[in-house]
Amino acid sequence: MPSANAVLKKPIETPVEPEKRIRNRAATEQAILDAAKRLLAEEGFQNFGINAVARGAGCDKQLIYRYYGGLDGLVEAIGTDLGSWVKDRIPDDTGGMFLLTYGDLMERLALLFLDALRADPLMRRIVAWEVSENSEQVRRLSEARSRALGSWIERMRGSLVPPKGIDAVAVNALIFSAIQHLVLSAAVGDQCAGLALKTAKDWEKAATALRRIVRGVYG
Amino acid sequence: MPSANAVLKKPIETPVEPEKRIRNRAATEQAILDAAKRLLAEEGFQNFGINAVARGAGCDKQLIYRYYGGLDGLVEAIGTDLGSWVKDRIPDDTGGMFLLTYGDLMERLALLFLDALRADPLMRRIVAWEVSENSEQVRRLSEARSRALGSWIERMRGSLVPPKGIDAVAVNALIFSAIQHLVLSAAVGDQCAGLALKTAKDWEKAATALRRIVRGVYG
DNA sequence: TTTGTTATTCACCGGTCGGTGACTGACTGG
DNA sequence: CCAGTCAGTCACCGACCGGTGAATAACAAA
Repeated sequence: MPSANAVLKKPIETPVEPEKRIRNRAATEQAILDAAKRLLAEEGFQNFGINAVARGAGCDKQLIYRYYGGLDGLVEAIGTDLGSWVKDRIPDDTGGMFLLTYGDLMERLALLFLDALRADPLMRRIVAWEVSENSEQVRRLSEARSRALGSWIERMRGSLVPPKGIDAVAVNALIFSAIQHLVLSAAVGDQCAGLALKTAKDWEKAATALRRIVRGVYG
Repeated sequence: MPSANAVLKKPIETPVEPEKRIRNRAATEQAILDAAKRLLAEEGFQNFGINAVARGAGCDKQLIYRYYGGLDGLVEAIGTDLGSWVKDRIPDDTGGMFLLTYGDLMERLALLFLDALRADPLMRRIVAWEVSENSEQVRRLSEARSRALGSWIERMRGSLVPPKGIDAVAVNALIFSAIQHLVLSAAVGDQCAGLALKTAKDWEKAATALRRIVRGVYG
């Protein structure tokens, strides 16, 4: 029976607006962009393609070619949107604290980043995509993300400087790597390297460990 | 022109043995397994499928169904093989050092793991796969990997115990997460969060930062 | 109304996918 | 010599993919 073929990933593919689609280019463009982001966030990049996006947006795929020049252009548009991610999701101020030392700063940045990534499925998918493929598409996205993140850190950093004798770039790369992989791992399987990551209590443990690591390096 | 369709990922798909395939089940099974691992390591899980493996093994896909019960069974076989990964790739002894403290141990483990992962493309792909999908296939693989890794750590640990008051499970999860994401990131784009990871010198920096982090927590 | 513009849809193409059933051809035991 | 077993091949199926060219439907200006 060839029906076994169909694992049939058919959650019925609800279009965003099943009602009448009236002639409105701007709205359609937005619907496409939204559908793309939604699909990417919910399904991941595995089944991300022209057909899927068109289906999700409830319009013909031809419009994606016309309005965005294909999937690449669409991804680029997502990347552009992404520029506003940081300022939407992560607070810009110090939360009323006084960040006196570089260690204070990094602790706060790390915890903010952890929470922000936990709360944003799209961002997680993009991070996962980044370490899984090397296409032009994902490279663009990756760049946009890293730029946004970098500028956020720069803004928060103010005039604080890392302690002498510490390669802050390398250390911070490791710290942010840790956060990203931890969150990705948790999003897929509710655990990471034997550490359960389900309940709020679990996450508190992770946050404590993260603090400890940051403080261990920066004091 | 529909030829634009074909981005034509055609490195000519060299079969392992282009010469005569003589009747030899064991050899064919091995060829399939090897092709699968090779494909996974070199191409990633994106284009990993029955057809690709059969092509790579130079045999008909029907044999994969016959011998392994389909892709799932094949992946499971890879997972079984994986059990021997650790003892093949990572030394079991202390390298002549005396590991006096838990910090000594973790520093050595971290650096060993970093190098091992850097040297093993298949393992990297699997790690990337783990954080990108949640299918049954990858779950099996993930389990096999984590079990192998856990037992290795247990074996190396000996009688050393982490310092009191430190949640070693959480801290170690973060440390290993950091390593994994760093290596994955480097494998894709030769850098991670602004840290270049190309030359041996770059990696030495990363290793130093890693040491610093471990020592910062465990002393 | 007519004419043109623009948004949107439709039909179709070549390919690849996972999967299946029937086939070929070599070796083996009786 | 023949029947059975078993490795391996082949042709085909339906589904979906990315992509394109032409048709259609709604609107605006004349």
